[in-house]
Parts: sequence; structure tokens; C-alpha cells
Amino acid sequence: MHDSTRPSSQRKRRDIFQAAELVFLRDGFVGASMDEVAQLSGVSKQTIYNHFGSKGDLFVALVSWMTTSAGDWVRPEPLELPEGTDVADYLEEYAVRQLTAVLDPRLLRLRRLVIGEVSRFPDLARALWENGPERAIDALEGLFGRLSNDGVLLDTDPHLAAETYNWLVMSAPLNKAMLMGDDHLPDAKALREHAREAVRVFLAAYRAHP
Amino acid sequence: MHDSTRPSSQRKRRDIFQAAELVFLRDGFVGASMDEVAQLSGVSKQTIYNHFGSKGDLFVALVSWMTTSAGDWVRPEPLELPEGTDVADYLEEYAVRQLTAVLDPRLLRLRRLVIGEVSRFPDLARALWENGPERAIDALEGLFGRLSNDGVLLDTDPHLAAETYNWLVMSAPLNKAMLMGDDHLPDAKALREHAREAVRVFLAAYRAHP
DNA sequence: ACGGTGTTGGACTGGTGAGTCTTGTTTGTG
DNA sequence: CACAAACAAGACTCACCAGTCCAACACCGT
Repeated sequence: MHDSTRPSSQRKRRDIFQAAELVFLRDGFVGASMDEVAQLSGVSKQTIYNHFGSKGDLFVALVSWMTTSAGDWVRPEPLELPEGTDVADYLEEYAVRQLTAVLDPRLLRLRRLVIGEVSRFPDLARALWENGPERAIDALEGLFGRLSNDGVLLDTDPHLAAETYNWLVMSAPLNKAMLMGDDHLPDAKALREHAREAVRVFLAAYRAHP
Repeated sequence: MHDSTRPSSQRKRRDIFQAAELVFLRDGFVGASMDEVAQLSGVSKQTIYNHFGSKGDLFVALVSWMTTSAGDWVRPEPLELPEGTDVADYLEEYAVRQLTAVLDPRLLRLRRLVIGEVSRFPDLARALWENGPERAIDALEGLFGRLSNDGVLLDTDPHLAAETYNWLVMSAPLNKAMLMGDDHLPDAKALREHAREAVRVFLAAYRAHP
């Protein structure tokens, strides 16, 4: 609702986001209290309503801010297999990076929150889908298409292959984390082993037979 | 809080559950109103508080009721490959059954709700995990162990194989449904094709080479 | 230094919701 | 039939919350 470029305004805006993140992630959308956000951010309630028009608007802005600002967790640059690199090694490395990024507790809580609010904020959930899984799958699809042309992978639908690989890597830890909380996350070794097995299964089904 | 075996009480208990299901699944735990549950169930508020001590207790009872009463969606009997049946056909059939069961909108909404309330009700989420994915994986593990002994599958960790197969089948549609709402569910044909591809990938990686 | 914009703190409104209480009525059982 | 437990209906308490209003104050560019 406001567009002040004053430095103090920008600072306050960021403080509001930080407090809102804490409160919304802890109490959910309905359970969160704007008074607490105000108090925790050291900002008056009126100021919040000047920056964001309503509780719902603040929530939407917060989720967008969290997904884009921490948007490094999905590689924007297209995936490319460096010359002379083993496919298995490359895919395994990609899997480990992606897993450690997505299994960040902050992102897990955000994901739970957005999933719980699907019926109230369907657009947010859709945005999270498109910036998360869909973007990752699209990036993989590009890579797999090229690998098919090079005769490394079978000549099948690259999108289907990308989907399969993405979920082979992500689904078991992610779905478990969704329900089991942040206290049962796999450690680095378990993650590595999971990634290796995912790559093994994927290549068994999609590698071209020479 | 009460243990009346009177038939009218049982009836009212069921009515309360039905109304609570509607309200909680629609508005979430915090957003749900006990007054509305009372009015919708045609039962006085006091009666609700006689049966269940508090809003939280009603919520816990409701989720338990929904997971167990509709617990047919996971086969209680251990999985068994009938004599002379093709493994691929059997696994594909199992996948389609499991998918149609889990992709029921009612269960999807319940899952979203429980995921959104992980921090408030961690026990519920854990119970949903154990009665859902974990039980399905355990059942598959038994089957795969036997198939390994019979030389049909590779002699690898049957639990790992079960986990892989379970998520190969479930993850793509389930995770998409979690975020994209109940309006983008795959139809029967898409489900069948997805199941077939999951089986193909799984057997490519786990079938014993003769 | 000045003036406008942003900010503050707190009071205030209107509404809602969980849980309790009361009184009178229903319902199943001995 | 009689009795006790369960129920209905609604008023009631207490607390909380989204959003607004207002008068005094702080900040910043000109």
C-alpha cells in the first residue's frame, strides 16, 4: 500500500518480515496475531497496515519474500554436464545439493504452512509448486533431453525422466520430514547414500544400453 | 470424558464427527468454530464437551477416527504374489489401487490439515505417518523379501526396495496434489500410465538378472 | 530550518470464539 | 413407573484479535 524508498522504511519492512516469519511459521495464518508481529518487530501496528494492507496481504508478501529471497535453493542456471564427467557422479552431486537445500528446517516449515493453507491461499501453494518442484523438474528435463541426444540416456520422454528422477531423490526424505517434524532429518551420510541409490535406480531404468 | 453406551449417544458421537470433519477440514484447527460444529451436528455444545473434553481433544479424536475408520485404504493383509502371476502386472495393480485410495480428496484434505498442524499436534502427524506410508512400506518389504528369496528380485535390502517402490508410485501425484489442490488430480488413464512407468523403473533396478 | 511524510503508542470498535452454567426436557434402564 | 444420566437451548464470562482513529513525535530531502 506504500512505496516509500526511505531507508528507515526499508529497514522496518525487513523487520516486519522477520517478525512475521517467526509468528506465522509458529502459529499458522489464523493463529498468528498482528499485535505480536508488531511488538516483535519493534514497529507500530499502524505502520504494518501502512506497508501491507491486511493480515492476508502481509502473509502473501511474506511467503513470496521467503520463496524468492531464499530462492538460491533452486539453481537458476540450466544444468549442464561438464565434459568428461561421469553422469552418475554428476547426478549424485546434484541430488545431494538439492536435498540439503530443500531439507532446510525453515523451508520445511514454510512448506507445511503453505500446504495447510491450500484452501485459503491456493495461489500461494501454486507459486510454491512452480518455483519448487516444477522448476527443478524443468531444469532436469533440459539436461536429460541433451543427454538423450548424446546417447547417454534412453530416447524416452525427458520430462517423464526428469519427474521420475526428481522424486526418486526428493520424495522419501521430504515426505517423511513433512509429517515427522524437523527432528528426524537424515544426516549427511544417510543423505549421500540415499542420493547414490536414487541415481542407481534411475540409471538402471534410463541409461542407454550400448 | 464420557463412556455412555446408549445408542443415542453413539449416534450423536457419530454426528459430531461428521460435522467436525466438515468444519475442521474446511477451516483448519484454529479457524474451526465449536459453535458451528454443534449447530451442524444438531447437537448442543454441552454434549460435545461431555463427549470430548476440549476442542483439541475433539480434533485428535476426529483425526484418529478418520484414519482408522477409513483405514481400508491400506491393505491390512500381507501382500502375496499369487502363483503364476506376472510380477509386473501384480505390482501395477497394487499401485493403481493404492493411488486411487490415497488420492481421495477427503484423505488429501486430512493430510494437508495434519501437515499444517505438525507443530501443534506432532503425535497426530506421527500417527498418520505410521498408519500411512510406513505401513504400506512394511507390507511391501515383506513381499519383496519373499520375492528376493524366490530369485525374482535382486538380493538387496528389501526395506530399501520397498521404500523406493512406494515413493516411485506415490510421490509425484501425491506431492502435486498437496500443493495444487483437489482439482488437478490425474484421471484413471493417467494413473494407469504412471503406475506402469513406476513398475518399469522399479523392475529395471531390482529385478534379478537370470 | 522547514514542511511533509512516515511513525508511534495507545485507545477504541466490533466481532468472534472457547468453555461454563442453568433450567428444563428427553431417554434408556431396573 | 421411576430414577438417573444424558441432552437441549441459550445466556453468559472472559479473552483475544483485526482493523481504525488520533494526537504527538521523528525523520529526511529541499
